[in-house]
Amino acid sequence: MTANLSTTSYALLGLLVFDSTTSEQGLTGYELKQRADRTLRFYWVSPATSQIYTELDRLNRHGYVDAIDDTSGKRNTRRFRITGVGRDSLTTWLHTSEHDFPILKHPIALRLLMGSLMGPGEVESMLDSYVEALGARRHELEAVRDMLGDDDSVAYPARVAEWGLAYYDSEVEIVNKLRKDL
Amino acid sequence: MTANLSTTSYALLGLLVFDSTTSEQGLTGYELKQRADRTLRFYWVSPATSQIYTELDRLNRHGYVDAIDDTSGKRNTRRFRITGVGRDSLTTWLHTSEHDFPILKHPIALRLLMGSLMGPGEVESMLDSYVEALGARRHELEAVRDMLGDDDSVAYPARVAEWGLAYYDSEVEIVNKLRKDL
DNA sequence: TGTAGCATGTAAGCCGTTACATGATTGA
DNA sequence: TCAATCATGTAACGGCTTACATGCTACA
Repeated sequence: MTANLSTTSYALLGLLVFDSTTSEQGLTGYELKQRADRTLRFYWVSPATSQIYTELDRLNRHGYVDAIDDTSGKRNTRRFRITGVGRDSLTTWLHTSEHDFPILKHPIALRLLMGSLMGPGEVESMLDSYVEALGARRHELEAVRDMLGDDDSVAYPARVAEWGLAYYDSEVEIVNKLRKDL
Repeated sequence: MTANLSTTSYALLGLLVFDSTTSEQGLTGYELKQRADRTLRFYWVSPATSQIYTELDRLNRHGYVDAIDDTSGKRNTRRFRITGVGRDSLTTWLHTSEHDFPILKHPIALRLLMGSLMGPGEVESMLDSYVEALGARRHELEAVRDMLGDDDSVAYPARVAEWGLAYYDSEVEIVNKLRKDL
């Protein structure tokens, strides 16, 4: 009877597990969206805010998270905490679900495929601006990596961030070489 | 009044442009799906067969492709050819649409993020089987690269395939290093 | 006073998938 | 004759986005 949740649901559940190890009160939907923007975005997706609330409600219906009305602050809000059941479900998912191959949606490579329909100058400027965008992304991810620090408790997230950085570096190298080969 | 088509639509239109330079009769939906499996899959997506026909009908409604009933063979089928209007639309799209940053949906990285919920042995075997899957993928893409040959007319597709190969190689390297660091 | 950020949602709709249905041809 | 491949679709539905609505708080 294990519920059939989407990968995105489990990803959010994962963020809530991490929160539960460092804090007591849980996260608001708004805060969860921010965490997703900082981490999930690089390896998965950062769902729209509206989607976050939808998933949170779904997780709540399954008993995977508790929703606690927080009226202590100036503003009323709901805080979400993962439950024991939720943690079990996440662990089960990690153990049993298929390890799908990554999906890459690469508009730049797609356009390059049709490079003969673009001018050579246009192709080059496309690649240049992609390298620039990679630099910006790398910068953002580097900030995330630095924020994590070197504590053992975040060893895995740190390794994943480094993976992302290495990927961006390799991509820059590949594209620069490609530019020369054209 | 430029129609608002999805990137996938334009990607398929791109396949039809390539076909038009090498052949006269056009492609059937079935053949188009095969081409997508061989090329688009690696950098974008290969839409389901049903989706191919849906897109083909849409492109036809816009006048971007001609649908020709082919009763010459043993089997009746419809062949699709890109029109001048379609070619213009594709070129315009290449010139004007936004160069979105690639989207990576990486279940392995996502799981690694929660590595502390898995056993260390399980993490390692996950990474091992990912490296294996990368090898298989690389093999498939290599066949595509080889099939293309070194003709100038396919210089761009060839470069894109090489990009993909370099990416897979880099990914293997990164993961192997990661495994040691754990 | 007004803009930015906090906080939570609903509604509509697109893109794409899986499941299913149909039927013809090729070759073992 | 039976499975595989060719060939074309429809139906249902899931996941996710954009657009929109609401209202409060902090601060310049």
